[in-house]
Amino acid sequence: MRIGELARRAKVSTRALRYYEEQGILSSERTPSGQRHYPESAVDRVRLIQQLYAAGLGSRMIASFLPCVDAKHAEPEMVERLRAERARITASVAELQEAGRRLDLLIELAAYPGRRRCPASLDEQSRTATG
Amino acid sequence: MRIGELARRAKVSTRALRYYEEQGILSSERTPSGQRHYPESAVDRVRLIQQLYAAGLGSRMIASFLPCVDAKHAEPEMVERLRAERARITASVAELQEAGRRLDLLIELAAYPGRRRCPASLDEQSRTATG
DNA sequence: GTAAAACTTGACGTTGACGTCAAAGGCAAA
DNA sequence: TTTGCCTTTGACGTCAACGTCAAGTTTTAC
Repeated sequence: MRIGELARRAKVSTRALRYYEEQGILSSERTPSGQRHYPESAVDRVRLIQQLYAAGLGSRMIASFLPCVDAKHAEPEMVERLRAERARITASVAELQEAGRRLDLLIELAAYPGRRRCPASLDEQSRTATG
Repeated sequence: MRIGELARRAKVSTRALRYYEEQGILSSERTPSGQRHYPESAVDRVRLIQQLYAAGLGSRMIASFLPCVDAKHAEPEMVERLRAERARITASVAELQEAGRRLDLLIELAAYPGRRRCPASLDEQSRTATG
């Protein structure tokens, strides 16, 4: 398929697809006239790329990981980097969840100002005593 | 306390603190000579700000939320915005977790190429049948 | 009293993942 | 063949949360 169809199906812009190619994380065949052609698998590949971006990985990191995805193999050093990124994601999930709890608390207080049962302030950490 | 101490205690740069003030999300008293002075509570406030940044909120959004944190009250419209952000965070946690699972799978395959028991490819969504 | 450390404002630089033209060429339908 | 959409490369623009440098002032330490 050509770039426009891939863009629609993967729900990204054509600009993004060209950018991915520029960054070495998405390849394409070229017709004699120079137009890009992609296989069906490119749709899933682009979705994977988007997911990794959403997980906070940069282009370089993704570029270094994708070959392992295809080879289903990696050197120990690479495995370590994978684990490190995995840990980063875990930490970042925890941060997000805590921010979520804080927002929940705020919503509860803000929406139902009369019913406040929880004595904890939003400015204080309810589970740690060390200011 | 002055800006340097707050920066150390909240683990951000002084530049960041001045930036927050510029964005209207952190206030300070000024000594006659113009130096900023912060109360103890500023440490927690900065941590809250950082958490909201980490949760993907921008300065404007944070600026609009903080007054509610202090007032412990918000107009219905604001409560809706809070809920919307909360939903965004929930979605983003789910995304992160899925990326995490994909990385786990990749690590498993890459680190122990002999033991592959799982037939699912990393390019395919194991829980959805619609390619 | 003096030197070092901390502080001030101002302003330009950085980074990443694209957006947005612009000018030109490619391709299927009528 | 013409119409009209699709695609190409190139290059500048954007936005946010700061980093960094400059040049001057204030506070602290000795």
